[in-house]
Amino acid sequence: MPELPEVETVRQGLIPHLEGAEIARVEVRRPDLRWPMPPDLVQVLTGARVTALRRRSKYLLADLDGRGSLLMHLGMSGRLLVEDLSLAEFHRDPAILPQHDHVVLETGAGTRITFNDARRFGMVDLVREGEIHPLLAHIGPEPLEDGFDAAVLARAFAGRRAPVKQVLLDQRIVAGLGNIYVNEALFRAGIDPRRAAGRIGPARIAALTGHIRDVLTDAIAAGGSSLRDHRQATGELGYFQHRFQVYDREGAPCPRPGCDGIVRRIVQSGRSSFYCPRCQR
DNA sequence: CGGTTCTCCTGGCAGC
DNA sequence: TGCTGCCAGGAGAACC
Repeated sequence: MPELPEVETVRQGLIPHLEGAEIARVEVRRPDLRWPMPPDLVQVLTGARVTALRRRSKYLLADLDGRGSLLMHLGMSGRLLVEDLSLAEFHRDPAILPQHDHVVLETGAGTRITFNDARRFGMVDLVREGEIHPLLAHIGPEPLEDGFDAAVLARAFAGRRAPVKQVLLDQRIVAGLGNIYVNEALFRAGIDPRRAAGRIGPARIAALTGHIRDVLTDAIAAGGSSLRDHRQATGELGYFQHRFQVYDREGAPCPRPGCDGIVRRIVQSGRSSFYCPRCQR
C-alpha cells in the first residue's frame, strides 16, 4: 500500500495517541508476518513509554524510552487502526477483517492501536538499543530532507543501464518512493520510465530531483493516496488519488496542456508503469 | 557487481 | 449469481 506519503500521513495521525504515551497492554495474535516477530516483543513493549514516533523511508519507528524502538512496515496492505476505548461504540469499517488484526496495543490513556495486515507483507520488529537494524542500514537519503539533491541523484544514476523507473524504486538510491510516486515524478519530469538511468543529463536529473520532492509534498498535504487500503490513522481517506496524472490512467489523454498523447501502460520488472509516450522521453 | 525474475499472502474486481 | 483469472501500493532472495 503505502509509500512515503501514506506512511507519513499515518505517522502524523498516530503522534497524538502514541508520543508520550505508555504502552499498557500488548497482544500479539499472529506473529508470522513477513518475518516472525521477536519472541520478547510483548515483554519489551509492555510498560514502555514512547518518546517519539519517527519515519524512515516506509518504516515507522516508535522510540521506547531506554528499550530501543518498535519498527513497523505496512507492506502492501498494512494499516494502523486507532480506537478510543472510552467510546462505547466504535464504527469499524467492515471491510477491515478482524482476523487480520496481528498486534494490538493499548495505551495508558485508553487508546487501542491495531496493526492489521491482510496480505501479511508487513513486518513488526524491535530495534535494540544502540543497534542499527539491518533493514535500515542501507537505505538512501530521505527525499524531503537535506542530503537529497541533484548531485546525489546524478552520482547514483551514473553508469547505470537499468531503466530509471527501476532505479528509483531501489530504496538504496532514494528512500520511500514506490510505484505510484515514481510514475508521477517521471511524468512531471518528462522522462520515459524505460530510459537508462545513466543516460539522463544533469539538467533533467536536477529537474527530476525537484519533481520527486514536489510530488511527495503534494501527496502528504492531500493525506496520501487511498486506492484499496490506505486510510489515514484517523480513518479518513487520503485524496491524492484524484490528482494522479498518469498512474492507473491507461488510455486517458495526457494531462499536459497542449499534448495530445494517450497515457500508456507497460510492465517493467513485473510492475505497471504509466507514462505519456509523447512527452516523456 | 549489476540486472532480472520469483516469491510471499489475501482480497477485489472484471469478464464470462 | 458464481466462478476464474488477473492484478495490487513492497522488497528480499535467488538467479544469471
